[in-house]
Amino acid sequence: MPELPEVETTRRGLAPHIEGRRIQSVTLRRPDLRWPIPPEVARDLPGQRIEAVRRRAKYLLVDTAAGSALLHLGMSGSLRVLPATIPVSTHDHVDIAFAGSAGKPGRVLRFNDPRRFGSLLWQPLGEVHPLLRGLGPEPLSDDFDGDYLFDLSRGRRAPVKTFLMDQAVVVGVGNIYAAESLFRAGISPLRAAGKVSRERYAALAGAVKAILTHAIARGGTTLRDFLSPDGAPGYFEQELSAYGRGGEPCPRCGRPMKQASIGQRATVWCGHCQR
DNA sequence: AGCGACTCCTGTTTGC
DNA sequence: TGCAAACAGGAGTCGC
Repeated sequence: MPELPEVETTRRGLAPHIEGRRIQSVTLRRPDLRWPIPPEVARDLPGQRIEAVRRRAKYLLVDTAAGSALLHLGMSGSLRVLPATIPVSTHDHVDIAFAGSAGKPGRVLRFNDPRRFGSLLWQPLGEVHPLLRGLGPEPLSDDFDGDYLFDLSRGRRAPVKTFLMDQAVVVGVGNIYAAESLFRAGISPLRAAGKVSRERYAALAGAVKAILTHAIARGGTTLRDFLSPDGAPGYFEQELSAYGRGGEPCPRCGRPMKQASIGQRATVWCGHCQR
């Protein structure tokens, strides 16, 4: 499931292939994903040159002079750059096609999303899409640190894991990285956010940064394959300490990892190492 | 304002 | 073995 590192990996893989290219056509095989696809996407994108591919939270922004296409991968979405001759397969919902050069076939940016939790939206030039308003800081920015978390969390009674996954608090930390960060910082996911000390929030912010940075670096190894039709990488899965390891021995102390649902999310932690 | 519950969807896993 | 029910998951939205 794409979290921030996978979205950033996608952005880095995508950018060199589509930045500077002119869009020839847009094919929508569905009128909607999570939400209806706004008419500007098919109407205004063709003919535009892609100026940049940016990321904010888990959203990708494809910038043109007419406006920006806003892409979210949901939990099962993926983007690939392929030769336009590759046949579409199940759940290939959107193609953004580029003209080929002399003798070379054109390519398409193809959006596949089986569960359709993803979205394709439109941000007019000079505006900020409503979904991007009110988002918290980027976790890898200097705006995000222990003091920030400590100050914001005072009085909050929700579990610290729920707090950390709130996109208004900090963006890009989903279920996997919340579990991993809390394990690394030695904080119980059940603890009320407002009851975590400043020192422990410093450790937590550091853990978030370290884990995300590492995961992005690991994803980077797959960038060269971005043009191939192979499936998405599972680059980080074998390195997970907590996520998906309920009942297994704690990597630190060997006691069985606990599992429960916190805030409607499967959560794994060590009752001994995380307090 | 904060927070829990609900919702979307479909591939995979679990349970009978 | 086969089928159906349960589950997973990002994050917006609703209601208390």
